[in-house]
Amino acid sequence: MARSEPGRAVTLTDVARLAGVSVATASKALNGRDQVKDSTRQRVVEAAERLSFTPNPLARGLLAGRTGTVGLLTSDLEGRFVIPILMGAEDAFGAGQVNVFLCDARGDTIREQYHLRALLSRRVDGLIVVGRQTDPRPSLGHAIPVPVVYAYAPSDDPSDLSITPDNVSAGRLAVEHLVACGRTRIAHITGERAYAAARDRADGVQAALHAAGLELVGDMMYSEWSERWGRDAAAVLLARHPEIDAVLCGSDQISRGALDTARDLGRTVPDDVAVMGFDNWEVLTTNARPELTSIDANLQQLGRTAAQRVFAALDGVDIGSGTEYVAGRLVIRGSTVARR
Amino acid sequence: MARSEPGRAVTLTDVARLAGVSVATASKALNGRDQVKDSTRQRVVEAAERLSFTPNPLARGLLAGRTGTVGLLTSDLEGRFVIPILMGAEDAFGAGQVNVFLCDARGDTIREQYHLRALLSRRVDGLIVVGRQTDPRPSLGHAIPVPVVYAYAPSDDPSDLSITPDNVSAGRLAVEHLVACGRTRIAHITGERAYAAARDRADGVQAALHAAGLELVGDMMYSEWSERWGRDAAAVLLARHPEIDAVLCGSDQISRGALDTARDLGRTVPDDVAVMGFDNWEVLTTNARPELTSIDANLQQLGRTAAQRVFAALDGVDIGSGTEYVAGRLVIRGSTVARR
DNA sequence: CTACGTTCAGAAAACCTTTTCGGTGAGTTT
DNA sequence: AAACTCACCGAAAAGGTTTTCTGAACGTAG
Repeated sequence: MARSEPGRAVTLTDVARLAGVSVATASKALNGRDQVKDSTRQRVVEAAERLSFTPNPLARGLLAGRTGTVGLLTSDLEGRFVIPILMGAEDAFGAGQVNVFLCDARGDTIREQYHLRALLSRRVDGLIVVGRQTDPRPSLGHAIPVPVVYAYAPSDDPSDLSITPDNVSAGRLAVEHLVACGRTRIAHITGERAYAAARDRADGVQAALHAAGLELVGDMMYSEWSERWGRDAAAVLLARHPEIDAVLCGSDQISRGALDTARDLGRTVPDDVAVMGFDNWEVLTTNARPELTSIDANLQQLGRTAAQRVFAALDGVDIGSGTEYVAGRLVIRGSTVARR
Repeated sequence: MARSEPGRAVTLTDVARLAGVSVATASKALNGRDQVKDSTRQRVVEAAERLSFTPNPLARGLLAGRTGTVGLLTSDLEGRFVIPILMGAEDAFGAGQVNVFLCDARGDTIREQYHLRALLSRRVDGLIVVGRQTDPRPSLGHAIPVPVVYAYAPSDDPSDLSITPDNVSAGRLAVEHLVACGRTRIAHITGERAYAAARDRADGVQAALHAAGLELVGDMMYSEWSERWGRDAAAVLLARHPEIDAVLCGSDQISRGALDTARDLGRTVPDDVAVMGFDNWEVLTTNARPELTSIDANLQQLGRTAAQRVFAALDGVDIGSGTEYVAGRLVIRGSTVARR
């Protein structure tokens, strides 16, 4: 780092000259090829270190056809989903052979096409497409010369590979937890019916209730993903069905609203009524009183898996197609289990 | 897009052949160089379009020494700051000549060094370093052969260029708003004293109070950036100083806590007491009851500026050094001004 | 008709690395 | 001593683009 003159980057030629060999030999020595005597290799390695040589990935990529880069194309305005997915991908790509181009399409198809072209012209080796809903999104098609994996939002084309949270099992998981806590009169408040996430979780809830021999208390309440709706719906529910002992909410935001209403009505959480949500959005869950139990979607895991699939496809493995589901994880906090 | 055989990308040679010229002429024609007859240029352009040719940026970069990429090195785990900054940077880099490598160091110096090396070996043209606090962070040093701009968290080396929110003026802005709303008995609850953001905002608050001929009610309350602290501090404050007519909070999280306490104590917001915060984190502000007035840090603007500075440096302009401040923006909602 | 200038096209070098293939020298076998 | 194998190294091509320089064709002026 000390001697980095901005003038010119140090090239393999410099290393070769210092080591007194040809560039061919230097290349082979540094890349662990055989056909190089050990003593020679040593000389080259030392020279490379003394000059702190790093190979130019452009030249390398030009030849190999591989650039060691992956495009992450997101429409997730807030970065709530894409950041954990990016972190998972970074983990999977591991020891830094791969870097990620992040492009934000901001939910705009034109911009998405535009970024797509830019990424392809940069010869990314693969593509991860992140949506902000779990509803299927339009496929980018099959004219793309690199492997594509859809993360969070699956593709509407079953011949693409998609990886998405398993919201049905998440719904089941939530109910099973409530039942395990001894709750039997469970209501469900969730977000927009237009969202697959809301419907899938509700399906899982119904299935688990049925399996436990229980019935949902009140109607399945769809409306919007907001605290306001959580407050209003909880007020209606608790007035109409005072026997309720658990309110399962479709998101942490809704949970926060339900918690507020419970407090306003003088119902204690969790003793009197339990509350839990989905997403495990920490700024909401850990700041609530009491702290909110939630189902974490394991997005980092999802990102890791997506990256692994891209990797596998690059190595020529057939990664198949269809939608792969990532299970959620129960995070228990004080809103369902009283603190000791 | 129709005819993209994965087999081999279309190269300038193909275009030249189709147009019946040499690669040199084709290159000149497509890049708007003179020394090409108009009719020839036309033929080449048509050929390029028919083959949907896109130049290989690796080859181009290999020669030019420019890659058209910028590294965004962040330690912002949640992406709360980096996403708007990324969006601003994308705006500034504009018509897609530039793409962004996003690397998440996760607050780990080792990982940061590691990513830094990777980015440099990829020959990024510039670097934007994003921190998660406004406190000065260690400089990356001057051995870096590309322009570096520090965003959000400034560098501790004044010879670097940093762009950071102007928290002092944000604090002033907040108090001026409260005073304009007729509030005169203002208290301030904020986060950890170790954070420059907390201290700077507090300084601005004091300055504006002084300018308005007012005194802070109660002590300057530093502790932590959480709703819990907001609740507890507000309870203490309102008990000790019931005359308070405005609680200015150091973050939206703290505001949420203060709102809750006000509600618990039966104080109405905003009629009886106004509450406002900083950051304008929408999931917190727009879901509160009433919705929270806040100071937005204009992070997207900050990202745009950072990108423009990198750009300018690339064009050989001296971008100077020191810290540049981006003003915040008042977002008025129902917690300070009663809804009509 | 010669000298010169202008306009445009192409050949070739350059960027940096990897890989193939040919070659050198030493050692081994017959 | 000749033929052969083996280990090792280097020359050169390849990858796609840009730029410089040379050169050809043509027109114009003397």
